Amino acid sequence: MKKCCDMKGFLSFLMLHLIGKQSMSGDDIRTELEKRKGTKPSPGTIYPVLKTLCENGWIEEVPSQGKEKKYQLTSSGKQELKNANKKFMCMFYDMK
Amino acid sequence: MKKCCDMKGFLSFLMLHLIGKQSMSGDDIRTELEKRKGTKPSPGTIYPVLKTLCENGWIEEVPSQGKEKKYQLTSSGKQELKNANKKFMCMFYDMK
DNA sequence: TATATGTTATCGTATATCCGATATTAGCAA
DNA sequence: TTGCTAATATCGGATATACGATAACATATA
Repeated sequence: MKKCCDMKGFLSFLMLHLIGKQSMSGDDIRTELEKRKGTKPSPGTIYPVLKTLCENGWIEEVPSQGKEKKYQLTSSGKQELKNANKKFMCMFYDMK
Repeated sequence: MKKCCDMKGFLSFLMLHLIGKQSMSGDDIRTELEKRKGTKPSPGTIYPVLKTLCENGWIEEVPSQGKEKKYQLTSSGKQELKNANKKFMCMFYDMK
């Protein structure tokens, strides 16, 4: 049976939100999402989204060493997240 | 540019939520969603979802007169909404 | 240097969402 | 009954999501 509220469509929003709280790598994000969703998203899910967020200019690499690439929000990304939060709230303000 | 947080994927969840608050017709739902999203979903968006929710046994027609069909949650639908709310909260608890 | 390990990246595909356009139906009025 | 209106229903198609599988890459260790 088709599921209800299966979180489809909010991945980029969530990822923007997570990166906004703290700079994160793709793997950090997978781990954090596992905590929230119960299932760990596959690499093929996360990395293309990271790429898109970069291309949109919403996140950028944190200059660093190590094999992990950490990302942080750009100022444009902060603005986008702000807008997205607003839309989210309008939509779901009475959810409990 | 691809949008972030465009509400895709949460339509059935939202519709279940709205019908849970008050019995509603397809058109009522379109009007309410317009308030929340800013844009009014097309009939081709709403009615197939209503049909699916019926087929899942989550909503049922309210016996009534008039050309509008009002729907209400079934007990199974109430349970499903409860589960969905729980998942929603796990996912978005720290959203602001 | 060579190997192992873990992170990142890409590709093709299946699925679901949602829309616009169009048809159908039900009730109302003349 | 006939026409009008509004709600409902259906269809095809465009788009996006997310996955599994696989490859590439960088770092650390032997």
